[in-house]
Amino acid sequence: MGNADLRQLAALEDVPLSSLGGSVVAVDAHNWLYRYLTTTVRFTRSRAYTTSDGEEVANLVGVVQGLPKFFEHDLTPVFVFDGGVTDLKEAEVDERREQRERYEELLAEARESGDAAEISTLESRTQRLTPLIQETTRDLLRHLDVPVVEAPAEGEAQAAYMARQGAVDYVGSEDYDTLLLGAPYTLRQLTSSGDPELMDFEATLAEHDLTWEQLVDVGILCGTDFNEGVPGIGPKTAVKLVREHGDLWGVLDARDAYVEHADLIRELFLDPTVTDDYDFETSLSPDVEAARAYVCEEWEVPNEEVERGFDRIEASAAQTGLDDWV
DNA sequence: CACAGAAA
DNA sequence: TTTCTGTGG
Repeated sequence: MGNADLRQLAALEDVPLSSLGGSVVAVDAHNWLYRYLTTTVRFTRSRAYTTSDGEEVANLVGVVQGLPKFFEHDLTPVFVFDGGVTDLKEAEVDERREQRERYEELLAEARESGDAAEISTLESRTQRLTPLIQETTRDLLRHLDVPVVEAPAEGEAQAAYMARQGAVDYVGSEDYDTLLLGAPYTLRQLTSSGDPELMDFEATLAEHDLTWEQLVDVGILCGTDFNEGVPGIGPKTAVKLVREHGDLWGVLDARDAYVEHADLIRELFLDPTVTDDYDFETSLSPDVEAARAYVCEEWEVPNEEVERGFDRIEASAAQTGLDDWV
């Protein structure tokens, strides 16, 4: 069960970064940061990202390493941060917090017994976006003049909404949920090297002859962040069944199955809490010196960790100059 | 989440 | 051929 089941249904295509020049990408900040926090930190010494006060600010390194990719290809990122959580999500957050506490207990035990493998697995699972991480990320983005949007609820939903409104050209996220949220075009693998993968919403619907609602129903049958899938139903049979019975209810009746909160989950994807209260400029004037000072002096990150990234940002900023005709 | 191998 | 389960990143 899982969202990755949607991969089998999604209309995907590799696109060269060079073809994306001039476009605007709404990046799901949580998703993007999480990726850096679980890779950047793990393969290096976390000491390098810890201040003398013991605060972990690996996110700053992640931001500095991740942004050049956008700037060098004339892509404008808009970072969308999560707001409050939905009731349904809240239950999940609680569960995750409890689970995290269990992991942290295990982690403490592993450290005592010196089990290195166990320690690293558990560390990856206890990564989380602390308030400090969110705040310092916002501060750094402000120095670099990167637009930030505050979502009322889920950042992904807000990003997808802005894409549907035409305020941005793409949503940037690794998750397949954006498909269920109706994001017209999602760019995946913006964090890794190499060309991104483009996920096309309309093409996906057309390929399987489904409506948006039906695609959401397929997702629910396979399982989403909010529900376990129905046993025995994967992406293939879900599509077949939804087409056969029309919608989720038809399928559930026919299989005598039940999904908790199915109607609410549907709404979360089809009509999520979003806002029109966003506003951003797409021509950026980063203050790289201020950003360097913020990261290296204020947060004591060793210069060599971010020097290369800042140099790249500076170089691409100088090249593009100020596109004040936009 | 991706990928691989087992199970159905 | 599709779904499930485990593992590693």
